[in-house]
Amino acid sequence: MSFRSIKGTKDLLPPDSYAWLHIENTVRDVLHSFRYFEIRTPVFESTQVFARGIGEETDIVGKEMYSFTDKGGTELTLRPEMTAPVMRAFMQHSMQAQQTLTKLYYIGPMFRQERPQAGRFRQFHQFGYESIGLESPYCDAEVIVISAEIYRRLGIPFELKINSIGDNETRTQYRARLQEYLKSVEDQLTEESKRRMHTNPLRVLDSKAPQDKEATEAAPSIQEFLFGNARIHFDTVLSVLDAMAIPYTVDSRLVRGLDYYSHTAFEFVSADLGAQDALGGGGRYDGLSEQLGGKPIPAVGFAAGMERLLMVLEKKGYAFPNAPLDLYIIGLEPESRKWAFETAVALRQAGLTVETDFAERSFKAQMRDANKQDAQYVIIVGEEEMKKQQTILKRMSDGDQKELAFGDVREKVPFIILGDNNQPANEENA
RNA sequence: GUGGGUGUAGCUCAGACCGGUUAGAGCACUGGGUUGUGGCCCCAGAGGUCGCGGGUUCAAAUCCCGUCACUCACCCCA
Repeated sequence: MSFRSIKGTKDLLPPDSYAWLHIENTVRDVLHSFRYFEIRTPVFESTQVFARGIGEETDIVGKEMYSFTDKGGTELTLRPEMTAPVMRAFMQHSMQAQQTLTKLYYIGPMFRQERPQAGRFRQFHQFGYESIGLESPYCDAEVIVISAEIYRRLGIPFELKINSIGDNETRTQYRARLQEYLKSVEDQLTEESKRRMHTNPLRVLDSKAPQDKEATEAAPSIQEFLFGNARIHFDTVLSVLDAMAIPYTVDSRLVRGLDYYSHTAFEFVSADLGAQDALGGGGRYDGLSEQLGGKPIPAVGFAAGMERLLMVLEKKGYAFPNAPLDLYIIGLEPESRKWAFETAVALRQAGLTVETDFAERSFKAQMRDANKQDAQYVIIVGEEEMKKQQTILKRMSDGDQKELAFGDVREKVPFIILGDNNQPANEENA
């Protein structure tokens, strides 16, 4: 085998894809119930959408983007995240003119050129959603409530960390004080943090280097700089979470990596993951539209990693069975196999899930296959049956079988099987 | 970019420290266990360039060097 999938990319194969489908369906169900609608944007954008939207100083833009120049000389980038593209599309299509609040969700692949490790890939998949158009703290709260609901339905335990980085005024004041503090401990900081101290001081707090953690232990908390609207906004969000009985911890060091955040920032983490323990995260990003060259548009959103959810589910040992197999039709010789093929197609049109054998396997092998695939019923057709123009219909759960005329199969079999499915477990009376 | 771990059958792994006749097991796969009835069990079969290249040796899956791949961790994030 000389070709392999590219480093950091992964093939999703059938047993895993059931779980994937389950997650997607759950995500869509919950979001539809909150009246969020799907948006699909191209997987690549002009590099500037990300460079300006996310911020030149971030790791994503600084060193993780899959960028290339196309044959026309245009600088393009495979999307590393979806918030900037969604905002770009929102602005491009003047969606604010159509309604006061626009609620969008997405599911799809993202790309970041990092060294892969557990829970981190170069092509990974996120679902996320954006609530665009209002400053209301209820939007922030709703965004958090939705993720909690999705995790709840999936059976994924989580911890919620939340913080507010306030409005522009908050950050201007806090930034100054923080820089002052950082200067006093500058010689204890890592090189990276010394540099960030000037470009993006808030992110020094986010550093996981023990050196930095120690040095910033006594740093002033942004929570003390939340006044007026910033304070009210955050308190309202928290009060909704309290009312919904969603547990959280306020973490004043949580600032999140991207430049566009303001006010609420939050992160869901899981104890069942490795070093990359973030299930998802989000926040308010009122400033993004302006960074993209438009008018101010308030917005708040969230994104979660599909692979990480899958990892947790795997670790929890949750199995997601394939769609059950209603019927397996066994054909024993050429004429019967042809009948089996045709009948299978007809019964599928009638709503059944049907399997037949193409390998011309022995009767026993086909029975074993039917059993292995967990078929509810088996139809057997051989020379004898062709002669008599009737089949044997066998129920696998108890071995009960009856004969059925060819002419009755298409009408009666769906009725028998689907009737059985609707009242499972307790037979006896049949 | 930096550091650690691992590469033997489709999958999970023994065998390696102490080189030695046809490289093993379980699962999965195929056939069969008296004519056409599944699960459990039993029998048989198929399936391997021991990651790749070089070296040492009478002899290398095993020792040495190189290389590639995968993987985990750091930075950071989903």
